[in-house]
Amino acid sequence: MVEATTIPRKTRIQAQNEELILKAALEVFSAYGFRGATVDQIATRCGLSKPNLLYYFRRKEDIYVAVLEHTLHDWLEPLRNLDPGGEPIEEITRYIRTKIRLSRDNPKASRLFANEILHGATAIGAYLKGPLKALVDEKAAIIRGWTAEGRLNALDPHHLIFAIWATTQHYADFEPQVQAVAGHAPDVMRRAEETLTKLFVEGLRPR
Amino acid sequence: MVEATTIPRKTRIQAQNEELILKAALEVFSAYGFRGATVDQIATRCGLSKPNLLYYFRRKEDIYVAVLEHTLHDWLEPLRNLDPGGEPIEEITRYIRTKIRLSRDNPKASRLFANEILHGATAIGAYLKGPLKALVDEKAAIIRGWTAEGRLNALDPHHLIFAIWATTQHYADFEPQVQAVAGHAPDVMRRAEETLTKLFVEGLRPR
DNA sequence: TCCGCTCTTGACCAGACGATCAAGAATTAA
DNA sequence: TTAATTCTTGATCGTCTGGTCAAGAGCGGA
Repeated sequence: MVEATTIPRKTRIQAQNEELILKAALEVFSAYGFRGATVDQIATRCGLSKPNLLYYFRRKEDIYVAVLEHTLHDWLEPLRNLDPGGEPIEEITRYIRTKIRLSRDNPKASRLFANEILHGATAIGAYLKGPLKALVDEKAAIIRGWTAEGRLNALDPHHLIFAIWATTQHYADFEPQVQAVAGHAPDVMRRAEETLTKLFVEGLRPR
Repeated sequence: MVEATTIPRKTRIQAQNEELILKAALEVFSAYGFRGATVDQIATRCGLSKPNLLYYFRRKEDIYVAVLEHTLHDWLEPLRNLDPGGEPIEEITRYIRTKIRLSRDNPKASRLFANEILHGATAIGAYLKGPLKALVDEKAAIIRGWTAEGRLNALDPHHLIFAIWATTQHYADFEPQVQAVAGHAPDVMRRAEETLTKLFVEGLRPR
């Protein structure tokens, strides 16, 4: 008789601690980068001992990859929601607004990715070339269609998407610089949203 | 008679080695970040022994600060050149073109700064709040003036500058992502320049 | 209650890394 | 040539850090 392969059913404690770890890991990795973060820091932050943490994730890199994967999906949700059936300017405006609010509300995730890509994207390179490229190509085709219908000013859709990513995530990734130059007035993010939507709307509206 | 304070006159060897070190340090720090880089790596890359390198810069942090300061000035040159007497759209177009070419030709400097700011800008925080803020405020005032004269669409000048920084440096800082999504076709940077200038020109042209 | 499994931890290890030092080699100025 | 100064390096130190291990504590099902 053949042994049934053991199903790795998750304990309550297991699920709970893994969640704690991923949360702490996001904080630490986003602040110090992969190399700059230490396992001890993460363990301390979630109230576990270092060996205990390494009981759940065997290697530091495993934690890193897990937290990356854990946040990647959410991060692309707004782009996924770009609706081919919607009004072009309105769709893109909504995308920009959603992205900049995501940057404001979850800057740590933004910084985690920024750091990962800045240092070569070794851990998520395959994801970028696979699912991400597929998604972007799909949405770029939609934008290209809108342009062909004369509903948008003709801009290369890939570079348009890059521009939206760059401008919105800038406020999370370069926060110290933004703050140093613009002050930490409470309306900085409101002004940013306003300026960016205006820039892109005017830049995209067909003449 | 009063001793003349010893003037730290620089030897030929000294100047030569310091240049070697700064060049190697830019490579290594931009690729791995401050924490990720090792003194040994830098020493090896410029053909010096580790103790010899530490003869010129006592601490790792001294090298880091030196290479940051060494490149900071050049990096802001394009903004400094924004001419209040010029034609607004033309001036800003030229600024964008210069910046994107700088990103293309010196991506390592871009990544060095990105990494520094991403991790809190502890080494150049004072510079950001001082000279950088002063320069940006000065140029923002110029742009505001152009807007008041009706020569530009009304956009918050600080956020406009942020948008230009973000979009242009994106191509250096997020190169692996750009390459994964857009391919490494030789015309990527040409298309980027074209798309960005068009976006900003249309976004800024008064209606 | 008992037993097997999961969970937790103090102690420890090996390697990496920043930094020091003493001593010798090279260079420079006279 | 000589002497002072600058430059170079092998050896070494102390610390930090990722990861291991063995042993014990806690938990849940029968």
